Amino acid sequence: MGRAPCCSKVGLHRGPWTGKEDALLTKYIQVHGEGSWRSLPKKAGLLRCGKSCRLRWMNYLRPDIKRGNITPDEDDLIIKMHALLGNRWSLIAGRLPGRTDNEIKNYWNTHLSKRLRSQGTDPNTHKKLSDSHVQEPKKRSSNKKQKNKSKSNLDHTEKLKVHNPKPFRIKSLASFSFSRDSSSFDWTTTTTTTATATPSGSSNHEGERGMLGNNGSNGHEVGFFIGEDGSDHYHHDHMMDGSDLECQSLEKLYEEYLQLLKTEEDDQGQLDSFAESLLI
DNA sequence: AATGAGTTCAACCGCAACACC
DNA sequence: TGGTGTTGCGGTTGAACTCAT
Repeated sequence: MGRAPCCSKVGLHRGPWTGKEDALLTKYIQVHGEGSWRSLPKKAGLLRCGKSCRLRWMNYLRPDIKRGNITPDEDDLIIKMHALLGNRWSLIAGRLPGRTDNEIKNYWNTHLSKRLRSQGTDPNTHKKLSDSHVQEPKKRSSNKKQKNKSKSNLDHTEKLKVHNPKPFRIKSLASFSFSRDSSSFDWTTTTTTTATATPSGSSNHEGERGMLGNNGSNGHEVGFFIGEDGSDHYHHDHMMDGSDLECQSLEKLYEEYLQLLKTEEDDQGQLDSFAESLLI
């Protein structure tokens, strides 16, 4: 006998989510907050299992999800983090504000592992492959122009790493504050077509406060703090320029990483402890 | 224009860890 | 301490899309 399914699948919808389902889920979470995924679908009037709702929210509907191409800085960081942590996508995603584990996993499997292989590096071990194992990346076209409109403005050098997730469907966001344990979800809406990234109080991002604290240098108020009750709160007042925040946090982590690399040969232990610190 | 191979990524599945009783 | 329920993670799948022929 097989394992019982996580929930009764009788009569449940599967496959791609409709706009109506997205709206129902979003609206419910705006009012009641995240969590209680098992009972959520019923309460929200969705014919989906809780797991599916959680996944949809975490990977697509969450307001702090960043859409758009992975930047060179980000993919460099992903490679380095992968070398340290392996396929621990949620940990890696936790260090890339606005990126989801699923997105990074997909990006790794479709782009980065191929690229590393083509460069003669084993994507699993990050060690040099013998020449016989080096694979030329398969290519459909070497000289034809890109037909895809959404990719047409990409630099040609970026051709190998085309990554253009669908636009964020939620159009209403700009300012929200979220208290994880109080289930309050204060969401001020304005219309925008992009979603920039900051970590919410979701569990994936716990332990990042040091790195992603304030970004006061450019006039954007961004920050999050621990309330007296110990809960995480996150708040930003403006639709920030995501690239600024992203660059700053990436730079910081990058510097931290580079410093460790410098001492790597002398003290492997420090690198290990850096990796361990990411696990906290 | 048609077709088929290759690519992408949202969604699913099973399992492990965690929380609670 | 063991049982049960819930959540989170990583691997995999397959529909939709892109592009060469």
